[in-house]
Amino acid sequence: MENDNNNDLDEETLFVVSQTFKALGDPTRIRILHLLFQKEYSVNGIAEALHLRQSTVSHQLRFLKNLRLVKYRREGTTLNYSHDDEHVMNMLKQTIDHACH
Amino acid sequence: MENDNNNDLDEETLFVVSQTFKALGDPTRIRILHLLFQKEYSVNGIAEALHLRQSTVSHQLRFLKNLRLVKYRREGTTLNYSHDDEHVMNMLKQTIDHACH
DNA sequence: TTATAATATGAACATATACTAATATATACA
DNA sequence: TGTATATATTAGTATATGTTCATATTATAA
Repeated sequence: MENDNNNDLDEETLFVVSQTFKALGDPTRIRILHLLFQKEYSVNGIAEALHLRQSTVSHQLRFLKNLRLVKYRREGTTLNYSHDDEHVMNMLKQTIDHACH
Repeated sequence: MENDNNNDLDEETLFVVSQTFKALGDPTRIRILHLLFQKEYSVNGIAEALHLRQSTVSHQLRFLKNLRLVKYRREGTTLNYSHDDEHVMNMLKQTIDHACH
């Protein structure tokens, strides 16, 4: 990739960056990631904690998983999700603090 | 507002945070903000530099202006836009660097 | 005032997005 | 094997979003 001091953003960088921010641009995904600040949660655990449908949570987790913002650990039939990108989680934390200061 | 150590995000914080990230979740707006890293630009200046329609730029600038991510300085009939949120610009810069490491 | 340049706005359109219900898949265990 | 539990997937729908064209607005200068 390399962007160096080139003033133009290449297509790939533009895509990755916009996708990353898009992931944080939805209230449901923010709530999920915010929950994962503390500890890992199962899919149903997230659904119950946030009053969301299992299907909704699963869809959003797939989205976040594709961007490698979350990972999971299997325990029987249960999948325990946790965050997997410190940079993004820090940005989220900062922005939340910034918003409710 | 205040979010303190309450584990739940209140509606308003959730809205502000998601709107902020949503602003950075579109390639066109990223390109515009990236251009404004360097110096102020007129609406037509942005349109020419990025090969976008004047109308498109104006719409996106209104979006960014509503979130106070940009401001403008009038010079005759020309409006010179510049960035207006250090926190957001730093996040963008970091994420771009992060993406094209 | 009229003409010109720069920007903003409104409506229409196509696409993207998020949620839901229903169903499929996968794992564990009797 | 069959059953129960947890999660994933598919298809449908409603809404949100981004771009464009055409037009309106605003400020300047003649």
